[in-house]
Amino acid sequence: MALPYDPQQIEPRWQEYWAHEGFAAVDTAGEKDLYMLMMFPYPSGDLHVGHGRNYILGDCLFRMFLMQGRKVLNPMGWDAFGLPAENAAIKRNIHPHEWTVANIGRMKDQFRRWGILYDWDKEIASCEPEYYRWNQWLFNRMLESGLAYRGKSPVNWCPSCRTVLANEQVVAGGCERCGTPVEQRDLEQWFLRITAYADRLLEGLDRLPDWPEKVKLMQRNWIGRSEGCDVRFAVEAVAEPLTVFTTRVDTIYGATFVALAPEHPLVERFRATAPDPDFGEFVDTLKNQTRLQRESEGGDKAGRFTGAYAVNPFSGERLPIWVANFVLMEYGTGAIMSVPAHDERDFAFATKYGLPIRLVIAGPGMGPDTVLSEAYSGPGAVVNSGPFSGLASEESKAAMGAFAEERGFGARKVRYRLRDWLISRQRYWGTPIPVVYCADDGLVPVPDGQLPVVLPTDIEFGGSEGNPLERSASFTAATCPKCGKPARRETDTMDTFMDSSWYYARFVNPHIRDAMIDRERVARWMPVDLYIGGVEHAILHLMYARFLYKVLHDFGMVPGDEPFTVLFNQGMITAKSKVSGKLEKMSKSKGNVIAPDALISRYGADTERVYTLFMGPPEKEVEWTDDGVMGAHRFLQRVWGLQDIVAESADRTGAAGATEEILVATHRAVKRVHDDLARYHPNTAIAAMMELINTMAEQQAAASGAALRQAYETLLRLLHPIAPHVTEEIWRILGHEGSLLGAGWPSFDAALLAKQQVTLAVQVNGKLRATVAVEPGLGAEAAGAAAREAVAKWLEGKEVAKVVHVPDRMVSFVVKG
RNA sequence: GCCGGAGUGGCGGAAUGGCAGACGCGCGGGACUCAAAAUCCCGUAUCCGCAAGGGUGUGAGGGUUCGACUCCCUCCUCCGGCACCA
Repeated sequence: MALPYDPQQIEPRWQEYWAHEGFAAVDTAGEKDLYMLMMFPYPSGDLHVGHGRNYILGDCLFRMFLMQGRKVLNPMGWDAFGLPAENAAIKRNIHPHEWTVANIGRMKDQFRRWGILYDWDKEIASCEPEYYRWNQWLFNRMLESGLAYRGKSPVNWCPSCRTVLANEQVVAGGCERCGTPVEQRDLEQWFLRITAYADRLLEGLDRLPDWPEKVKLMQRNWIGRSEGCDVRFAVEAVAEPLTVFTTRVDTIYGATFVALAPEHPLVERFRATAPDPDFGEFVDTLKNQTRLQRESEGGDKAGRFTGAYAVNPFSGERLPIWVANFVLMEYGTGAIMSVPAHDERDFAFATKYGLPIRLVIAGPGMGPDTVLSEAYSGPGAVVNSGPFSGLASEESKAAMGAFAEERGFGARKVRYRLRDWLISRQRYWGTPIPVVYCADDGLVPVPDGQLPVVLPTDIEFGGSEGNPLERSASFTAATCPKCGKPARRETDTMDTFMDSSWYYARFVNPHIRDAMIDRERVARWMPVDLYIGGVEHAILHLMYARFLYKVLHDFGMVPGDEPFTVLFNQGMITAKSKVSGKLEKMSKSKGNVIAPDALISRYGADTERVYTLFMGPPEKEVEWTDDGVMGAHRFLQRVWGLQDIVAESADRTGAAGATEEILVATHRAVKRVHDDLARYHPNTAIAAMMELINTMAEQQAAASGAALRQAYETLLRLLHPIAPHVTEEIWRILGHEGSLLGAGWPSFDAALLAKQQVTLAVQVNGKLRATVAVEPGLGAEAAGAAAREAVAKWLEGKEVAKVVHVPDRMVSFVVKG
């Protein structure tokens, strides 16, 4: 009898062995084979079973690749800058660096206990100067090429995190991190010109067939390209014209007013002359609203007449100019032409304020005089539009655009929803922006030779408001690199998404000191072949990374211009929230965190791995249940127990039928596990292995010892990527030397599987009436005959009109009468 | 509101247009045991039937097809994204 299955005793030993033998180490000086990567985590400290899903899936695939003899780069590092460290510093008076390093230690230990292998020689942490100096170096290059700039504009300010945020980091009007409603502030800040890459970011998506459609769609929507036309309207009594952006020039004869965003510069001209006494107050109220407040008004339209008129350049018509709450300064020109008949918002506004509604596009069943009860925004025939009447709306768009260009009062124009990436942060724990301000020379970049600009350590956290860097005399006091006089150092740090936008290229040769990346090696090892991470990064991280990779490409530093060939998004693991009672993502505040420690000490890491991979397809969201863990553990117990069966049967010749059945079941399992893992479905791969052990259990008394042993050893190899510790242990007990990682990946005999008997389904008029077991590869006639016999009673006295035969699958009779 | 994705036993989930419910959990019954746990065996969509067998069944309704969980149309529900983007 084998000893009882005792994961506590087995697992630490193998973890030590793998680390010692260096299975994950790969020399990138050699040729590339495969580069796989998990999104590097923020070192928050404790990992729960939900985090485990990502890493366990990655490790499963990694081990399979290793067994297949592939040379795989599979590194791990830390997205180590960010607010939690700084908040911990404020709260508990620990330096962020110390806090971060301690957390990294805990997380590495957790990875080890999960049995997860990485090439730790390539570990990087973005908070170390050796790493972030290259953020600064890249920033200098972008500054030189005009891709980084300092600009003043209304920006999102989170009063709780006390910093500005990029657009991508504002979710439903609140801060992505803490949910606090963001305020708009006019500040001078650092931006990266991602909008210059908008079209290339869109076009690149078409070359990523192995990314989830969902992610590509989200990015397309975020970039929000729209083709339209800028049209200039003359304004009565004002010298300069007013430019509006529209995607529907074809409706311009239907414009009955013009609307301005409250922030539009022209609005101030009319403050004194507008007819409504509360005009100024109205404008000020709108300007002071947070984005959230404006959105919370739920689409209610409000506006005021400015008292001024604009002239429609097409018709010469005078149109009243209004200020309206639904016009956004951030998009287009901050001014629109309003066509109530063909735009829902304009219709609502016109109805509320009694402005005219004029039909200019006649949709199906409409004529020039149709009275609308709601806006019609579809295509149709152009009517009431002077010389353009009679055209189709699409033709008219082109014709009117060309006309405006000829006459010089308009131009066709492409606009984007995407804004430039605001990278300034008024926080300590990030990469210092390498710039100084000199009284004589103004803004001066810190020369490459003086990098890195290192974060000071003489910092007092907590207490007073604002960025602690501003209070560090040693940091702010700088020397102007141009004139040598005293200067003030920039205290803003970079958005941490900067760090994660290029780390994958650094991993190829992470410790070089004289360059950001090793161009020669990166040319061979990039792009990442398989990138695994959560869908929450669909826009933020993945769009910034694509952007910076294109920039690196333009600088001649990397080979292609897309960094990740295959993207795999794993779903969340949820559990019942103690607060809401609903299924939610695990988090401390919801009291639904399952820590792996107790689980591992009770059942072992292999059990957690099996359960995590068995719960469902990894891209789907799944609920964690304790009963399911038991099932996984029972499976491993059964695998362990098969040792006895194999030992007892060692010398038995066995019955031919049972032996054949074991053999076929083994090959079938190999094929299924192989196919299922290749499509990232370990759940069905595990099911296939369960079927194999069920067959082994059924045939254990009758099959030959050799076949049982062969089946068992094959199973161990198939199972190793999923449950590495227990399989290594049994492999040794069976008398093998070394590791399963070097034991090869099993192959299957396709010919053997192909010659097995098949079961034909036999249908009569589409209903299943019988099944027949036949030899594979049977022709239509022979299969038809066998099937006819099986369903004779259903065919009796009827005329067979048609027979459909799908080889090795089914025969279908269509009968009459 | 717009754009995606998903609805299959008591539960998690399987099924290149070809035997719906693999595999697991749970449950019921049995074996072992003084007993329990563990383990093992049998059963488990639903309705009629002692059974053999048959009817029904993949959110609802229609359609294409010899044949639909799978493809098309309409609708419902849930989840996710965007949300006055002109």
